[in-house]
Amino acid sequence: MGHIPEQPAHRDAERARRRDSPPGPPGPARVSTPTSADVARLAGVSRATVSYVLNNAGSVRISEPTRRRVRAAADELGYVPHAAARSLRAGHSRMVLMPAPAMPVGGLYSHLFSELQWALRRLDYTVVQFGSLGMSGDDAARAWAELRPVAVLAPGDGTLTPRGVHVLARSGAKAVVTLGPQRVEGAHALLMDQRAVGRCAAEHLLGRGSTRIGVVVPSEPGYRTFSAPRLAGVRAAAEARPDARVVPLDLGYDEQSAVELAGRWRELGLDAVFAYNDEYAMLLLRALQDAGVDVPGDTALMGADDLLLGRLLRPRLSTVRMELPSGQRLAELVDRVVRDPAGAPEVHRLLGVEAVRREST
Amino acid sequence: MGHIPEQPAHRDAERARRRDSPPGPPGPARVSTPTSADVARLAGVSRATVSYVLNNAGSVRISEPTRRRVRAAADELGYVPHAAARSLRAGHSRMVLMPAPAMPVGGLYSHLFSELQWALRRLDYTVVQFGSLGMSGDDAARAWAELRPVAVLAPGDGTLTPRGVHVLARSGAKAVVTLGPQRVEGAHALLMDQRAVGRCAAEHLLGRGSTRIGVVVPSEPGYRTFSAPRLAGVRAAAEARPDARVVPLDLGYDEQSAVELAGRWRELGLDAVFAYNDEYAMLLLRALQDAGVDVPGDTALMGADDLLLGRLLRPRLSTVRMELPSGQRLAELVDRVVRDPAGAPEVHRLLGVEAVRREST
DNA sequence: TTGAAAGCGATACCAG
DNA sequence: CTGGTATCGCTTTCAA
Repeated sequence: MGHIPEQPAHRDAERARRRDSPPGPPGPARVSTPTSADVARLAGVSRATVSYVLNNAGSVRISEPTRRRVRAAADELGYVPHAAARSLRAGHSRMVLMPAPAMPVGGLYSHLFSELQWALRRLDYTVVQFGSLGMSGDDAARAWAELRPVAVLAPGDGTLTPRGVHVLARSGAKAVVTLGPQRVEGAHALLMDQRAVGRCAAEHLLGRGSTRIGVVVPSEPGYRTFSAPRLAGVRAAAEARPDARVVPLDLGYDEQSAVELAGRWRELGLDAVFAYNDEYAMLLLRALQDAGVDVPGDTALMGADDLLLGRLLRPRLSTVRMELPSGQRLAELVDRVVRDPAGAPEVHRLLGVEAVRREST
Repeated sequence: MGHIPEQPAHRDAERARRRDSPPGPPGPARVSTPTSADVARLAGVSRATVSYVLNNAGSVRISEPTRRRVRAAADELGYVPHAAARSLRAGHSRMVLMPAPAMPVGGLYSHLFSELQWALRRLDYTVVQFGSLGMSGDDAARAWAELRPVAVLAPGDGTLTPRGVHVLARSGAKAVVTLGPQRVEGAHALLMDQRAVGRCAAEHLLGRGSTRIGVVVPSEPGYRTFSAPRLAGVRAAAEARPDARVVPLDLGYDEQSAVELAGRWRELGLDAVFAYNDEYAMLLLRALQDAGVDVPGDTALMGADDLLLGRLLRPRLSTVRMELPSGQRLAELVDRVVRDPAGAPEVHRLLGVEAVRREST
């Protein structure tokens, strides 16, 4: 009989308090959350047996009648295993943590997001998005680490620091992967190099004879991690051409801001503009037209993202189409790294870009 | 001395296997994840003391030197508490689970989403989004229940069933709340009644003299939970007017589909159309104009969502603007229900609607 | 002020 | 084929 609890009184009190705590919101009064012990009791077997049956343990053979009794009991009680207890005991979980990006990003990215979730689930991971709004870098990493995920797929937007990566690794994360424009020392990276977008746009515009190129930089602070490299990409492409000039243009996502920018268009003397993306392009297009600037006659205009809506404008909007690899592939990469964490950090370039010429350039 | 472990050999082996498992991906070779026991050892105190110090336990007074030693040790080891172990011991967590909606929804909704996250974090909850793509109803609910969240904020799109609610409640969720167009028996509801949107649009159009009203119903299956009630709302408003007629119009989100619809516009004989939302409205507008239909002369056109882009069209798009309450308020509601789970399910109507007339009606 | 120890729920070993 | 039991990491009561 091993040992005897010395003063179990307070224990029991605590448990009792929990077990007949206030009934849940709906349905009949609830007294407690059933555990595997409750199932065992009801089925007249031991907890071990319950565990075997419910997990379809292959190495142990349980008689069919027993299995049925256990299952029936679990069903009757509405038993649901306790994930925390399980992973505590197991020493690891199959949780993939995907901290949500600080800024809501475009449809392409979120499409990849859901594909990825799907694919990871098929590989038997539990995908959990963690809203880390309003935490800064290392705090966020610590918060993620508390959940002991087996893998972390963080936005590559500068939130995660090398120290954060270290904390996560030490907390048992087998794979730390960033997904976005920046990479982080020590972590694997799925790099979506936004400079390529700028470069692609610039090359298209330069190729069509423009030399004074405006580049819209959204005023909204959240877009900095995207807009800065896009601008840099334009600059890089322009450097190859001594006659080219690049002019950054602040633009807020509102009509007023666009009207102001269009108002001083003549003095800017631009013959082309890369508008960050299709939405800003649409905003700017209307303002330019209202100001009497002909597109593409006076100024060529280019967006990015290849939104359906951009295709509907007059003139139809030229754009940079981006292509991301399938979530399937990324999920496989994560899985591979989880299974063999020893490898050196991998860096994959993901973003395919392609200029789509329509009527605005 | 209570009891003596009888055959600890295999135990130790198992632990050892884990503790010097393959080194983590980055940084120096890792041997193990530090636990509070490691911190205690390094600081030369007991685990209890570590816990007291790290949780700033008010009821116990620990000497300042000890506190410092403990903190230093935790820091040096990169100790991060194990959330699962903690909540297992505590018997409850402060996790609010927000299953991500099956379909990516509009900016308004996702804005509310992040506000809500923010507000909940301020109330000291841990917000976790759970991708439940590709699970159906009760499976999803069981998966959520495994995490033992204190509250579940599920999309009110029909995924959650009354049985699901029951499972969650039994698993200890103090608050089960749906957020969306439908409510569920037994759960609290933050109801965004989409019929109001349709009604608002219809009243606006009827008020301006239209009687034959087309209603765009997106072909994309994910929008059904929104489009059906919007259509119903239009019908409800039209019933008050014996001369009014309502015609549902299938429309896929692609140009081809819009061109086809516009092609048979004359024979439809509509003098107004509610286009589901601004995006479908923009799609349809272009096609109508290309087909020689004058908007609003021949047909009035109305969207919903009040997107900036809709304002940029010619004619500027009339729309239904929706207003949602602040995330702050919803978070407080969740918090209130968590603290006092006994109350009957509450149903709150959230959606404020308002017709915004511009140039297309 | 600190330490010893019980126990949250689930699992997997070994013995019976 | 089934049961007893130690263990995961952490918190908290009681005793020293």
